[in-house]
Amino acid sequence: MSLQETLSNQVKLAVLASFNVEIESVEFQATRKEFAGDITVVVFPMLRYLKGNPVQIGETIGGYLVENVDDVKAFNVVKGFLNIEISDSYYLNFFNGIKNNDSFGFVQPNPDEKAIMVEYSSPNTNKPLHLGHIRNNLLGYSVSEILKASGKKVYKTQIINDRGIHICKSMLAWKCYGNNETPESTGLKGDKLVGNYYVKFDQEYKKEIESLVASGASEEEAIKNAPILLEAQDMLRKWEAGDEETVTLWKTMNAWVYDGFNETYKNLGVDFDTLYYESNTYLLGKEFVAEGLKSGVFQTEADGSVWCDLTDEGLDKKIVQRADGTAVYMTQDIGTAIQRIKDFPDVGGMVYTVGNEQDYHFQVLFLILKKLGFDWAKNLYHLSYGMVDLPSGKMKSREGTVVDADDLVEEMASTAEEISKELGKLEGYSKEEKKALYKTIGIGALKYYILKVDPKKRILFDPKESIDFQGNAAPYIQMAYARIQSILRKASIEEKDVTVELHAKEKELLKQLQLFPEVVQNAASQHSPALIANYTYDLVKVFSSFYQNVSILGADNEEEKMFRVQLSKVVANTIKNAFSVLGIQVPERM
RNA sequence: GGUCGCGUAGCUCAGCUGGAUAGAGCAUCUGCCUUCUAAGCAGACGGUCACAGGUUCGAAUCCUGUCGCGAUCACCA
Repeated sequence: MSLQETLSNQVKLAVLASFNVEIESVEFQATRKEFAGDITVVVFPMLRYLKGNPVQIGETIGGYLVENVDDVKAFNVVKGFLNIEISDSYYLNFFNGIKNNDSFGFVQPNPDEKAIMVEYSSPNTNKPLHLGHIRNNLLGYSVSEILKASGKKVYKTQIINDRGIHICKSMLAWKCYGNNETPESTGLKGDKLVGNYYVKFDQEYKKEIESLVASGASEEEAIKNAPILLEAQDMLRKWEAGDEETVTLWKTMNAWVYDGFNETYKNLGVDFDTLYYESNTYLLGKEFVAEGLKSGVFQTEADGSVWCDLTDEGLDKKIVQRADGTAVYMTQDIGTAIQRIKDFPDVGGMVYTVGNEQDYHFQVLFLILKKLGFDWAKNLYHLSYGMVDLPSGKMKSREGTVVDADDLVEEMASTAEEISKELGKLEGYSKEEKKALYKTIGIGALKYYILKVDPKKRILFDPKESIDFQGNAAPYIQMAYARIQSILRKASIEEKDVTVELHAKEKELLKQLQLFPEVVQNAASQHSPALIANYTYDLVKVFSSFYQNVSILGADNEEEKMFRVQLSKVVANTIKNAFSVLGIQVPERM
């Protein structure tokens, strides 16, 4: 039984014994640091059940607890707050229980429980990944890892949007202006090469619109009838008809893009267990559209288009299949979801990591899947996150106003290198070791910067203002880890239990450590890496203060020294575990 | 216009399942490297928690309204 449960029961008994009243629950909070005590019982809520002066009630309960609970050492009452002091032995017991547990805070997956599939990234294959994708990737990866750590089995996946008019645009531009360029011939990353032609298409398209308007066409007509656009649309039709030349070009260019993406994913340190391609799944949903028509979930309009009426649920009518019988986005997503459950029957729910601009889409998708009668539909979650905007506004690939993912990762590493060289603490490291370290620090800073913000909030990224390497930032936390490793290299660790009188900073650390398992569970249920990031920062802040104010290796006696070394080791391990679910590495030195 | 989200220190963010005097970092200022790594520590400065009502013993937190910002309301994805 946890301390809080014990206290809760004892407080209830105290109230029963002293006031002859049964209360249902007891409210606790951490004691504010300006008061003596470790945990605080809030007396006010009890006033609903028993009349009296909150201070006197607190005194009575406090007295009872000191009498009846071994770990309660003392108490004081301030207004309606009963502050309880807990004995050192309680904290030492806790510590001895976890100090050899390398996976402290994590829960092993329960084989009887259903797995969760997390979708993230899901890029279009016509342009390179940018900062917006980075947020998506980091969130999706981290939430997957957090869910795993909380005891769930997880499959990571994406849906690759590899077909459609946007793909044809870059294909066409390459065909017309590409001179058979390849990643090999140009030395460009495949996704960059293809992205260039996507931009090229847009430039040519705009030129054509201009000249059409100059020769008297209305702008609306020009936008619709520009020859290059018509040609792209023609290409899409050819692709759908299976035209060999078009399909070959499509395969070639997509393969270039995948090579490029894989390099970026590797750099970001994200991965997937299984992949879905839109080109494979876009026809799938239609089967279920037919089924939904039979069961009355969908209705056909006069022109043959199929709709789902959601007005009873307070939403609009939503199209699920075009008049010409082709699939829309919604059709495809219905099919993909069903396909995934078929492929992985142990999956009982899914998480979709997609920007908040698609809130409505997912609200509708989930509702439709429920109406179609899938019981897993109640376990679908849209991990909706805010956009990453620049001071100039939205990032637009076609207009070149994007922060490229690869460039940013590289810049972060070189910033880390600059700072590191200034500090000059890496004598003895080889070139390769240094390079790896710069990357660990640089990309760590980037990941932390993005993940520490509540997912649903939008991020304004100013390229002129550099990402923090100080304060509430990954390098600060990584440095604490490196410092501890340095101590561990110097000290011999004995695993035996010790009994010491706790220093205030040590007790603070133990209290903070105690919170970790609960933080992991909360982060999982709230799908929020930010909770892990902020917890880790708080832990490190306490550790840094301990480190600077209390000598570890220079402790007064061997027992204390050993305890402090052990404690530091547990802190380091907790940092490592917390950062691992954020996808951030920790360095031995820095 | 309908719907959804956001609004906390100069800036970036915590706190939001109601509880004590609203917390961090950056920036600015003051101390601290002959002691375990100064990407650090100790401290100062900085707030009408957008605004107005309401519920409550108690509201940054819950409810209603107003304002501001953003998203969305396609036979695009």
